[in-house]
Amino acid sequence: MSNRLQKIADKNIKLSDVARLAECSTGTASRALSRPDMVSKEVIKRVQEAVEKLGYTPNNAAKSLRLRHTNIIGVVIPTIDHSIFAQAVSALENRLYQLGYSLLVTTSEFDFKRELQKTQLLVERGSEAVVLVGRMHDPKLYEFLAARRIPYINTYAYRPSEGHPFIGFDNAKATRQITEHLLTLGHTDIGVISGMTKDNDRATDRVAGVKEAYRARGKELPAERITEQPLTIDGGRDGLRYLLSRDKPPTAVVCGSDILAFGALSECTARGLRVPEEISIVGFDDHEMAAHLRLTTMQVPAVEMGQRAADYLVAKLQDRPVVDHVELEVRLIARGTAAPPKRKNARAKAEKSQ
Amino acid sequence: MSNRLQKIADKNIKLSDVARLAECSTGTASRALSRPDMVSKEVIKRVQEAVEKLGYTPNNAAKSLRLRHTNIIGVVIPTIDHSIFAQAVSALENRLYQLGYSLLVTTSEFDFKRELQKTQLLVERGSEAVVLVGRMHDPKLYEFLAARRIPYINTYAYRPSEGHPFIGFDNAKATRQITEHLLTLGHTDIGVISGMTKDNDRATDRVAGVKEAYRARGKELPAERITEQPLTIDGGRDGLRYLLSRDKPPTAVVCGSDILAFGALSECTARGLRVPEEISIVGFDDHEMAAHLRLTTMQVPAVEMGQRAADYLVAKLQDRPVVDHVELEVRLIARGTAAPPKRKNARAKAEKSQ
DNA sequence: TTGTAGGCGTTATCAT
DNA sequence: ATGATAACGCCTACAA
Repeated sequence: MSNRLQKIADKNIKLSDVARLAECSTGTASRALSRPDMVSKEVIKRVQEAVEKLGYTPNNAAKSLRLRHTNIIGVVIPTIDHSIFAQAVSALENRLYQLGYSLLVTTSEFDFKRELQKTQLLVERGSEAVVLVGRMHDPKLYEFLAARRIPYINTYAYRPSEGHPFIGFDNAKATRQITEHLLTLGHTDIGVISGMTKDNDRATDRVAGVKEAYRARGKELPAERITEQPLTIDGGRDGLRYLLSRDKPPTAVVCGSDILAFGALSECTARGLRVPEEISIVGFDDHEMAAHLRLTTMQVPAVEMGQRAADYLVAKLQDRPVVDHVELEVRLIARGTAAPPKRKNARAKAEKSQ
Repeated sequence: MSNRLQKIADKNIKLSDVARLAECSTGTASRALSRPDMVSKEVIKRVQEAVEKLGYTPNNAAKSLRLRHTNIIGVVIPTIDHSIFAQAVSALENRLYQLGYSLLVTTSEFDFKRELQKTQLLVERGSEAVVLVGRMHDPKLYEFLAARRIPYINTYAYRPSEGHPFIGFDNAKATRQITEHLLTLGHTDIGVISGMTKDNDRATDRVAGVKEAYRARGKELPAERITEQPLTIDGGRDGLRYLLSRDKPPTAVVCGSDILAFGALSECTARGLRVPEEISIVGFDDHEMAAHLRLTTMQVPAVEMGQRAADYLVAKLQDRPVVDHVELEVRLIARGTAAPPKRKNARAKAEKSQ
């Protein structure tokens, strides 16, 4: 490497360095890279060689400033830990990459205030558009995005009447469907292990769905048949313990997520309660493990949501027409953990192990 | 809102707009926001009000261009789908947020070429530093980072002799330890269900660790006792099926990840093979489910790795002193799926179900 | 086809 | 304490 080259290489290489080495103007070097059709083959070659030699990487800040866009999109999820979010984010990132965008990821920890802050930060850091989870957010969040005309999309929920763009599914409808499945099997005493509903419309809606199914049959779901737990296996276990400790333990349990259902299943095993003979358990998500534990559950279209969210926002950024309300299908996957009730056994066992 | 205000608000608000409304110069407005100590209380107040009124968000591209840093750090992981990576990324993001940085996330799909491309893209999009998974990468990747003096850190591996910065653990040492545990229990015929080793040094090293443990006892692990499978539950099932179909089926199986172990366990259940009485199964990761399936496994310090990676890179970016080689502890968590062998039964069953 | 020059929005330097 | 001004690196009219 020549001395002169060395000297250049020691600093941060910019386009003018490339141009100097390629013996052309900066403007030409720029065109050689972004619009080769406007430049002679010879010069293009020289520029490419110079880029190679110097290890030039364009300065995105300068480019963004000039072009007024960053090719960055942000996503705010409650937590990355849940495999269901991870799947969606993964699909989102993959599609964005294909479309020429990069993904800034941040978490809200199921906290509206934090979600607002993190979204603002994402925008400050260059996000041109944002993917949100759920339908409820701090009103200031919507204001913030509207004031800056920043495209956004709500996922994991579907409530077009609220006037926001949605790509997702109706959580209440989904649990209503799964509850109806249990009611049809003959269950009358159903319990609910929900995730914490604070700042979490998905959890809230899922509980509401169970209540709706009850009401549709002219009944009411007793409040003491609902328990809120952290979204962990232990949360599921604790939830089931709680439900079984009530006066009238349920013969079937709707869980707000598969993780909770795994915990509930685990507690059944520990107690020697046979599933589904003595108690039915259903989940939500269709987690990878669900199939192997024969868990009856709702399949959530995580991958499709991620992909479509990417498509939507990029189309929006490019002023292409867009469908603001996309309801995706959730599917009840009936496996082996839900069956008609055998009340007596279930209750007897529950009382015994009390 | 006044007409004039409206007019300003219709465009993208910049600092000069704020300054105009606050009746001061752009420079003063800038200082009012970033170094309030240099500005009079009055002006600060006027500027803050103007910011509020106009909904001003700083243009990060301009700021980055001027300040020559972006406050963005990138991470390239093989896939987000694995909960173990998700945990680390989560911890990484949280710590980076505390330190004032945002996180660009991308995936390599266990492919060196793609890892190189994605890393380059991350840098183009403004990453000042990058977190990598594993110790082996395309040589060009190291060249690329070195040429631009971009700080990076290898995680999920530890091999200081290779001259790169590491925050992680020695995968070979870890499986060597877990294999010794099995050997000490009395097993002599051990099988391995590994993840695909192509472009994956963690998987490669984990297999190597089992071999080392064998050699330390003057034995050799037969090649046909090793099977590579995709990192899924089905991969684990297939792996176990394969191992049990060999001439001399193993009495214990080392799995390259908990997911594979779950699959192996599932296959045992399906065959009526009792664990650990008839066959021992051990995993790697300490996945949330592992405790509930009583899986003996290696605990990986995912959260600590994520946090320390953040600390390391930020310190490096700020020219603070830094420790380049941090070996984190992995811990053997002995639960219920590993016990002394009862050869005859295991082999008989295996042959029968053939 | 190529070169020149202005400006994207911000901050830091240098005056005042 | 404040204002004017230059510069960060790039792209794109405009001119040649």
